[in-house]
Amino acid sequence: MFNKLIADIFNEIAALLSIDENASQFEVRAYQKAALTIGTLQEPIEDIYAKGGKEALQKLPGIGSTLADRIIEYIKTGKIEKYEELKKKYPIDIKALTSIEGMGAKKAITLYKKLGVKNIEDLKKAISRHEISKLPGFGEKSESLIEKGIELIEQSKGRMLLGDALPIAERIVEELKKSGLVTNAVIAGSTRRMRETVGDLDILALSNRQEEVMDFFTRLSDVSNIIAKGPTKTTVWLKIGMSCDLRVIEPESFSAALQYFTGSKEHNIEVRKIAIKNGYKLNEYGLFKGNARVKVKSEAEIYEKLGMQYIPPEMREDRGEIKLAMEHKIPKLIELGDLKGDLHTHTKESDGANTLEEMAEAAKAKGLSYIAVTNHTKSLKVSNGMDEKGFEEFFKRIDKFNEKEDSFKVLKGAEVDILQDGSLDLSRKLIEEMDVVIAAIHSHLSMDEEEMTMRIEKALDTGLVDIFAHPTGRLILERDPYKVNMESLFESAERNNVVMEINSFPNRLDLSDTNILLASNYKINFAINTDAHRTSHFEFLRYGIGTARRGWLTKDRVINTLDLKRLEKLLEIT
DNA sequence: GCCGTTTTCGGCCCGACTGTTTTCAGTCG
Repeated sequence: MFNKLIADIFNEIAALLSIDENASQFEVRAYQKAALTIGTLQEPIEDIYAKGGKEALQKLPGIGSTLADRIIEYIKTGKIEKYEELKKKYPIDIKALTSIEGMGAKKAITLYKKLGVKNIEDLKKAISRHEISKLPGFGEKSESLIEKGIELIEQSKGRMLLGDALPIAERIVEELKKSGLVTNAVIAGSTRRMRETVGDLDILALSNRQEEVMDFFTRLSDVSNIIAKGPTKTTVWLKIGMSCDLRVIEPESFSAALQYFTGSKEHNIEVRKIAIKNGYKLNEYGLFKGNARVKVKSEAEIYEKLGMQYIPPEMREDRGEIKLAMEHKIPKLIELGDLKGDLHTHTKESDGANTLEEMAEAAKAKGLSYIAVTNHTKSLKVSNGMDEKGFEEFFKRIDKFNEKEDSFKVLKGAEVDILQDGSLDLSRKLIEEMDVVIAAIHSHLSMDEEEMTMRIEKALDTGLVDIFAHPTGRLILERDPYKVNMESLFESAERNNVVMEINSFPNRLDLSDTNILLASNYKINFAINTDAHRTSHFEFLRYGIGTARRGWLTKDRVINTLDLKRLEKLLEIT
């Protein structure tokens, strides 16, 4: 898969071109836009080329004849001549240097020309000799800022899980509201769009006491230091290792600001182009016709004035949602309240932390009317997997539990391990007795694609599987997906009527948003499950819902939006 | 270097903050 490699090279070319006198800023932007396209592609770019040639590449947004040639050059030779030439001209580690907060390509090249700084190590040496502060255009403050920037990079891990970031953003918003200094505070940015990882937090506040709000904000206990502080925008570094922006907004600008700061950047660029086409100007302060502000009470009204339907934040990624909005075909996305049950949970009997009764209580408190308890099977020793006898005894306890319940039911199930050879880790007889059979891969993850695809398909072809859990096995920021041909997987699921799981665990979110979009083209249904191992994990459902919405999913494609009766009919539970 | 319900040429999103400057370039989102 060359996508990330090529995207990185294009970004580096853009950075190097931005300091090159022969290049225009628009050429720079062209490389950046192409890098973004390639970096967020769902399919390996070499496959796109193999299937459709240069023409297929040129169909990608921001990629024309020249850039298509450069991509082909990389696929064929592993090199891009233009990049090699630029590197010769400017032999510096531009990627590392510009990753320092406050350091762009121009500063990096000045440091190279004046001090011979090629990488972060050189930069550290220059700082220790206090050479930077003596350069024209730089000063004492620049030097210490760069030093701080290097420190921040070395201690930060880059992006962070939505499941870690969202609660902190919510806490900051709550504290701002409690301060009495703001009339409203909301989360914007990628956190509002429910992206699976978040690079920084964006918060908007409504207030006419700007200075006081900023003072309050910079003194919050989550804050470690201040990066920039102004009356309308302040940036701080949080103790958890990410930055957080606070913008204080005037009431008449609030809707426009929320739209603007929610992003994505790519979505906004397209929306602003449409505004211009319609004789408007859209920025963070409002929608303008000439110099006159057009009164809008909500984000929805902004989209409406531009001839579009309201676009939910989770869809704002410039993946075709703007066209849909123009045609008024935005689907009614699934919501948290649509879920009636959870079909993937664990108890103490395998590797969960709580009892059957405790899990049921917690699910009820979340407004659910059924759960399936799906403990691990015997081969998964590390998770205390259960054997046939263990399940039989446990199922008797579930029967007893259900006798006492009238408006809630626990379904009998298992998360059956798919063994290395594709066979299932429990007897056929027991599996057939179960209400909900989840199959999953937990071991031998490094098979090649063909082998892994066959292994999974063999399991699905038994006809015994209801749901395929966390279908790619990835752990976000930790482990890549195992290699599997997604198209054949979805075809096999369609053939065998197997439901694809959207696992809501914050470090799984598997299927991902892009895989959901891909899977939606097949006649398959989905289940949004928590994989809860303790009562507090039911909280994770909102991340699964967020991911499903990012995959444009509607309620009718998700089986655990069905009430118990309909679900039992669908899964043929007697 | 890309792109077209104004265009195959001439546009390309736009404003805040900072540091080092005396009016602005660089960086960021």
